[in-house]
Amino acid sequence: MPTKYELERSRRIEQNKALLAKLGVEQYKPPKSAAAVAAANKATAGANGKPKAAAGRKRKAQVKPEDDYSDASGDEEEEDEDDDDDDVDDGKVRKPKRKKQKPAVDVPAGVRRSSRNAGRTVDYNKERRGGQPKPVVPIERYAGDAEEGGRGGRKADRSALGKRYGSVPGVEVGSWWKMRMDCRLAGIHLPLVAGISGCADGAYSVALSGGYEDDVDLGDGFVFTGSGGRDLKGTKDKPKNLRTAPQSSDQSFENHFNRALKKSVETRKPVRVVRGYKLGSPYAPVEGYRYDGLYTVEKAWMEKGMNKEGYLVCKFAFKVHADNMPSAHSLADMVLQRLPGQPPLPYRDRDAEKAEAEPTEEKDENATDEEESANEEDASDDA
DNA sequence: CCATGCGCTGAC
DNA sequence: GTCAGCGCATGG
Repeated sequence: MPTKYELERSRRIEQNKALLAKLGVEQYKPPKSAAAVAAANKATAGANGKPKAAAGRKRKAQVKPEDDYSDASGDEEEEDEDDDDDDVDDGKVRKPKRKKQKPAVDVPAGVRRSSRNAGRTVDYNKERRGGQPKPVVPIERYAGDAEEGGRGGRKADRSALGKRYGSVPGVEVGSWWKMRMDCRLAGIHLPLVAGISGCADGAYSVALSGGYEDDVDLGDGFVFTGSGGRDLKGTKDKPKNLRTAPQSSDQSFENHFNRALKKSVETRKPVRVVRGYKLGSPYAPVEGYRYDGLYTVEKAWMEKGMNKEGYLVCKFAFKVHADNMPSAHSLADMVLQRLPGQPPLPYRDRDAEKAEAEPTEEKDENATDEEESANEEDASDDA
């Protein structure tokens, strides 16, 4: 029998779903299982000759710079940012003016930051089985990793591109990164911990990483909880320095980030959305952080949060942006055309995943060229 | 300067 | 698997 808490949670979820429905957001759910979609993609690849795989780091920018959402607010020019002069020239990006920007690559001696140590080896085959897009941003070592002789692996820093509204030139919807720092360097979502990025004029991006039980994710729209109201300091006698903590007071729109999101409701400017692996939703990536394109913030309000004391939280309803709506295309488009830069929103059918866990045969995905595809390791399965 | 933040890591 | 606690970037 469900506990009282669970009942309340369900009630809120239904409530939020109803709200999203009123905003025109329908649950996005591909009629086929992820495996079927993957298979269809394979077929498509055969038909088209070759799957359009991102060619590693050198791939050309396929997303039109700016104006991807020109209709959004009528005001075309994105002002600020001397824009084009520091245009992304694919491989090389001019150093940001603020040279202090060095990517946090300095790893204290003795501390190794290899994926091996992280205990989370990336299993690309698994990613594909789950219908996940291949990483268009290669997973690289942090410069400073002793084994590679230091700065050899330094990544381009495009974070300067993040303080703008809309898409980031050269970053396709569906791109994903293993860590927040990489997401930052790509210019998609700058904060390394915070879930909201923005300024007084509106929000640039948000990261969905779970953390709020009553958040709802329907794919083409979702309800997002604001930030603040947490006691990050611990107690007096036991001072902490936490990045996250339970709700301990009301949130409010005084909060800088909540305010930014509220402002976005007025401006209608698109907000970049990143889904993290910790998000408990069918649309959450298996691993890392995935850029899911542009959404608009349709509504902002306050309500009691799912915390014992009933502290107020700020809530926001997001709806996928028309120009970037992955599921706006018919399934046929989705699996037969794989529109460049607008892949379908990945959907995890956990039941199918489980069924597929039985390794009947190596479902050799579309053999997308790519260097790291040489991952002969078989799925050791998750934890 | 101070305060904040839906990460990340090594240690169990 | 869980847990504690830190750098860093950002904004005021």
